[in-house]
Amino acid sequence: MATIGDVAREAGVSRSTASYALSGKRPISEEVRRRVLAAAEALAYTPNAGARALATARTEVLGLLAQFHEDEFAPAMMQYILGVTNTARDLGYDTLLVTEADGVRALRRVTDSRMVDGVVLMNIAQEDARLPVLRAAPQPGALVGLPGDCSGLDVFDLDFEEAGRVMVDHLHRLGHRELILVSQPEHVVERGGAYVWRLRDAALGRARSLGVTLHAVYGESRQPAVGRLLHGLLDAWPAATGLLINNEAAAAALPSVTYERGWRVPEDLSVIGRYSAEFAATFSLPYSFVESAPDRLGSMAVRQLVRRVESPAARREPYVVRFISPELVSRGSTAPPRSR
Amino acid sequence: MATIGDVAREAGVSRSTASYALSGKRPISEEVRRRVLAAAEALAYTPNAGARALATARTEVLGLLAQFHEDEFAPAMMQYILGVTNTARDLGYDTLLVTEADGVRALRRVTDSRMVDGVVLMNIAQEDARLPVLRAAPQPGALVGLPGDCSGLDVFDLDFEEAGRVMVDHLHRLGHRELILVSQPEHVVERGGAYVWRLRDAALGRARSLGVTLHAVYGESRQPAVGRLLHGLLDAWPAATGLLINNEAAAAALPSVTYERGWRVPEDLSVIGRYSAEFAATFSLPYSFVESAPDRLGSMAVRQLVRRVESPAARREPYVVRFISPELVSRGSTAPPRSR
DNA sequence: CTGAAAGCGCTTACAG
DNA sequence: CTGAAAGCGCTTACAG
Repeated sequence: MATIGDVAREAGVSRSTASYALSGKRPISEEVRRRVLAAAEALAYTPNAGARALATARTEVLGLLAQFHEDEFAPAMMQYILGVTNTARDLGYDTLLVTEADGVRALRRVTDSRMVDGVVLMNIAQEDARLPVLRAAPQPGALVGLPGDCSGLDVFDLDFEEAGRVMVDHLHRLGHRELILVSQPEHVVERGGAYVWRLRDAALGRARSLGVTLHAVYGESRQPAVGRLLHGLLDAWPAATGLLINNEAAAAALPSVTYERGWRVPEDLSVIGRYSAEFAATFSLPYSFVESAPDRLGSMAVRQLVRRVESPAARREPYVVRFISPELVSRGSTAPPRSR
Repeated sequence: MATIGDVAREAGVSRSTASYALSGKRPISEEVRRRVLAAAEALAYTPNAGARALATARTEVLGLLAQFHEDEFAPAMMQYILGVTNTARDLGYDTLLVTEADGVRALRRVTDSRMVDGVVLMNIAQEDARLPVLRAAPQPGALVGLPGDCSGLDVFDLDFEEAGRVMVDHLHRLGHRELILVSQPEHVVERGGAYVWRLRDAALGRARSLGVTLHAVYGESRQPAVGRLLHGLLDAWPAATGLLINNEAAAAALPSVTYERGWRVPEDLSVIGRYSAEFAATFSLPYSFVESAPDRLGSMAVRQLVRRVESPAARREPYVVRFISPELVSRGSTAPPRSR
């Protein structure tokens, strides 16, 4: 491959002039610039990324650390990843996708070796062992998901607490007085997925203050267990008229369940989910839902990260914790309750 | 961060000795090696990836080019990606995930700049504009998916033709004489997804030679269109007793459809799908299926790629086109036909 | 067994 | 406006 030296020779200038002509970082005579560009074009010159990284201390690569747990519902993940990779590319960055089980080791590796200019962490746990490593790293970091301690990092997440309240409020306003909330499986909470209880506790609190009975249970992440669970819940609380679902697998399973029971939505049961529009479309979920906006969250995290990477001033700004407000997208799956 | 110079000074040796002690590429006295390792440990030394890449012409990063088309069923994609990233890591490589819409540009960028030591291409089209670029690149490449022209590249794919025959054979043996095959949407074929007609044509050929009537149709990739389509097909050919599905979205939609019709599988309809076990588990699909083994394909592609990257001898070996034999995983969704 | 030096391919102060 | 030179942090022949 051609080097900057080849381009310089071809254009009859020095390597520094060739470099400046290409970068535009200092004034170059029109004639010389033309010759350099022509030479670069002719030789199909592309700078060597390693050499440039060494000289500039910038790789133009962002790290994306995602964990895939055996027992998790994977389809929802892809949207977050695409939000990150696409936005990164728009801003001129490539993305190193790291799916290693040992997140601490992985993070140390990519930051210590200076492979990346910044890091986005996904699947944030309440006590996330990667966070101290990220805080100590020379590169800035952004989180998609809310940990217990946000200090020293930019954090982006859906406002799950508000989401819980919005769901309860909406059904309360329609006249419902007994609801069921199906959350993610308990092991997600044990692993530190705080968003589960953030929504749950907020929903419970709001229900209590409104005088609504809310049965909050943990779900399953896989079929057919989650289908059986839903049947069991609807059997157990026959007076419940509304179902809130903070669990993708449960949402995907619900259509069969209501069908099997011969129930119609919303006539026999009002339903509100929490997932992305993309997910809803893929599975054709006919429920009103709180948009979880995975692509937007990934995109926001990258934008802030790149700001800090590129501007020393931005680097020194206070860290932010930004919540996306839950948007309730109506699909007509809620109505006033009917006594059964 | 500490450099090799810091380590050398701390250990009281030259930089070259420090480097050799760390790499083990030449004999080092026990005493010196100990001092160097201790110094590296004390300073938390990690080599700078850019500097190493510049010196060795190796980045220890693989490129993974994947395309996400608006109208595609995304959930199946994640498994291929994980097959690649996990195997790459096992072999000591990180993965640059490139999802850019302009695959040609993206490929040129990562290869010309020497960001990667090799490239895995996914979503291969019959006439794939990226292939000439990849063949001309200095790095080796591997494909997951079969293009029209395999020259100069290692290719890995499911044997879709054999899959088509296996499906037809199986139901023929059980006594079925009229079948429906639902493929991916037509636009997937138009975009160059040869696997669609590879399975289809092979199934049609086998059916013809067995005297089986096979209605082969293109499907939809989204709900609810795909559900409506399935109903339409079952209405149109009431004498068909078996359904073959080469379309993830259709497979995911089928349970509701049979339920809505009050049909039982396999009593009223025999079904065979083509997807991954992971996909089957996520959606709890109760059908026998031909395993598409995305993680295995991704893994095979990476292994071959890394062989070529690491060994000049392997680099010169003839290129391979490797097909995974379709494995029919029984889930009890087929039985002799019953006249309806 | 160890060290001094060259070189990988860039960028960017320093001079003019 | 342009060039010669230093330097980024490694690895690896070349000498001894």
